[in-house]
Amino acid sequence: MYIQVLENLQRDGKNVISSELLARTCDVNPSQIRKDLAYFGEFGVRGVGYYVQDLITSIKQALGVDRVWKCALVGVGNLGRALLNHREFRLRGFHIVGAFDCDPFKIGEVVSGLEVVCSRRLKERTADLGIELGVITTPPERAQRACNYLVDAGIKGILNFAPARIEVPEGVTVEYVDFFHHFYAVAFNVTLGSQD
Amino acid sequence: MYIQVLENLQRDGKNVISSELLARTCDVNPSQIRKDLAYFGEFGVRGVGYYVQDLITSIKQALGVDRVWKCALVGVGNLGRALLNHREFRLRGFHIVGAFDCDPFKIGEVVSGLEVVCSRRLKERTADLGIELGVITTPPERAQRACNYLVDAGIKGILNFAPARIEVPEGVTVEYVDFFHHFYAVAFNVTLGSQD
DNA sequence: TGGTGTGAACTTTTTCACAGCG
DNA sequence: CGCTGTGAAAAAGTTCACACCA
Repeated sequence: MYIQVLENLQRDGKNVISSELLARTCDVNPSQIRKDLAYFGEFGVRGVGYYVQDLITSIKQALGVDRVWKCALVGVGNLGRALLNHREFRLRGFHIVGAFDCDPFKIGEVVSGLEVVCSRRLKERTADLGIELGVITTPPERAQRACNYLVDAGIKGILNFAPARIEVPEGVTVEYVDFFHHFYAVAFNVTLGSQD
Repeated sequence: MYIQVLENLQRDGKNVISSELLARTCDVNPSQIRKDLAYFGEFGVRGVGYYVQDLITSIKQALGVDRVWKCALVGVGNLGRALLNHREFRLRGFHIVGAFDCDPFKIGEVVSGLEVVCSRRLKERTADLGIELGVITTPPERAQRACNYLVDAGIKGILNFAPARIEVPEGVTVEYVDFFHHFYAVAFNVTLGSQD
């Protein structure tokens, strides 16, 4: 969230920002911001605030997103295609360098400049392509299998867009992405709000 | 998350589930599950567990997602089009019934069976279409304007896919959707993991 | 002077442990 | 008997208040 807000501030020509102002736009308490940022280092200047450009750099460095991460996408369905065509990925440093699917009708097809390869061949292609992260966009019932291919290939970070939980060995991190959670949350809040 | 897991259990033919087992798949503590569910009512049966179908129904009712929610989408760019074509929305009870944009070249175009209408006309179309939720898919610099149109139309729930914070009056809820947050999180965890 | 960094106080969330009930 | 629902205890997260420093 901070990266997002700071990049927008930068676009607006702001060079310095205080925790007070940052707090206002992020809708949190100023102390929260100071604690969060101080966790990774002393990024601010007393009596002045935070230099926007420096802070962006510092946060990205702290998170490890100050470089390119190469990703493999497994599951070339509707969602998979949408992600493959989403140019924002490159901008944010996440390069999708391989597309995999187990459907023989899709293998060989070229999507967004990438040839779809059989999922079983993920392991042999991982080192070549320099893949570090996996993106699962299969239907829910095939998510675990996709996950297994990724784990087997030695990949340590997985983004699961499939609406199913997956099991991974220790040392592998999974992030679940499902924007319907947000739809449920809004629906719930609106329902609550209209009651009183 | 519970709805997601329970629907998958149902597909697999499971009729009853204990907090213990549910906890295992959700990767949380069993007490957590019991507390969460008990918050909305007594859904379980002592000595037995939770009936899967009943629990799905109960949770959906508690969240207010046991009905159709009609949505307006503002910003027919790449992401907007992808969402308009995403059939999963109907399945989950979120019907996009109006598409709006301020670009004169897009107005009148038909996307996924919906005619793109000028954003300024949002208010006059809201009642007709029965719109209750707004989905913002504009570029970040136009998110606030889109938001203002929605608020002005009396909409109380907004999903903001634009990478920018927006201001709303009290009584209006906003959920921010940005899956790059998840990419950052995975990158961070993988970076951490490779250090020790 | 003004805004950060931070220990201490406070609040919220999570887990434990077991009573209660089908 | 077995698993839920729930107070009490423990842990985690947030806010306050002010020392400290450009």
